[in-house]
Amino acid sequence: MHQPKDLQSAGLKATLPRLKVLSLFETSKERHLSAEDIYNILHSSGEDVSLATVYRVLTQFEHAGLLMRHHFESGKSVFELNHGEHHDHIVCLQCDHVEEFYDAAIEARQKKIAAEYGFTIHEHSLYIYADCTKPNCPNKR
Amino acid sequence: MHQPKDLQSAGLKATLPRLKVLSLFETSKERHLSAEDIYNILHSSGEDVSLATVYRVLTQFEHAGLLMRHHFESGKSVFELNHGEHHDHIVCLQCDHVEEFYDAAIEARQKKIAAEYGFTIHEHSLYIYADCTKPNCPNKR
DNA sequence: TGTGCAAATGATAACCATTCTCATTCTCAT
DNA sequence: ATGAGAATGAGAATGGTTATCATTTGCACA
Ligand SMILES: [Mn+2]
Ligand SMILES: [Mn+2]
Ligand SMILES: [Zn+2]
Ligand SMILES: [Zn+2]
Repeated sequence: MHQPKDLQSAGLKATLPRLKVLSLFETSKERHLSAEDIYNILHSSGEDVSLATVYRVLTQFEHAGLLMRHHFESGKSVFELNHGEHHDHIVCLQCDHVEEFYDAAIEARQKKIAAEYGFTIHEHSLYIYADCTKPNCPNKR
Repeated sequence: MHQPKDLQSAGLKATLPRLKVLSLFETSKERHLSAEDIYNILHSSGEDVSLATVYRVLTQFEHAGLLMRHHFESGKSVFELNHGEHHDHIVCLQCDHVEEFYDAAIEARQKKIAAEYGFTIHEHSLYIYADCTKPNCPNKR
């Protein structure tokens, strides 16, 4: 699964909880996970990690650049592996299905707008909230 | 200041707390206010409204279409008068200064992207987090 | 390969924004 | 003016997250 190297090169000791959380992100079919998601998934497979540690590890991984944090409207932070390429999200309001996209035109316009207003961009968040068309989505129609 | 008509046409009784909150939005120089902001401003001018009522009224105004709610990274909801025209925001990470913008190209791209992925857009949120160049901003340079 | 100590963890209390509860007060149609 | 129902205030409760601190663990070094 993991090389302790992954963590040590990030300046983090290779502890069991950290290995488990990182492994979960690498094997889960859902890219975007909340602290509670992770806590529940680990516990349901007998891998007990305290909720406090899950929160701590997520924040550490975020600072180390291993994970990215997102603030969807759900109110809870959602994390995903940082693969180094920025992207934005379309979130289904009915089933929480998330699609990722990158649009060079939107990125360029943002840079231009910030410059016009005299701002230096740190980051941005663009979330499109919508209804998806997945067959199993509760958008009953 | 206000006509009770404003509220009644929105299906809301013209109560004192509601009149005060609406008046505050119309007279404040800062368009974007949190529940705590409103609570503090009202109290510092001797207009006591309970915090629970501030929260209730803000949510009612949002549902009535009088206010719009935003989720900045601060973690707390921020509200502004709904003037009917959608816009997005640039938020200074140092001084919380907010600029509003509307970009037709960005809006058009979002519609197109959502359609490509088979989503029907409900709404979207675009926040650019940046450093501003206000003279009083703690961007010491 | 064992030891020591700093760092990490677990359990739980605390925190903060927000919502709920319910007894009291207010609004407004009559 | 009155009364029924809606709104308010005070504070308890909630949900997500962080802080505290005693105990356990990783790992550099002997
Ligand atoms: Mn993503
Ligand atoms: Mn605005
Ligand atoms: Zn869906
Ligand atoms: Zn600033």
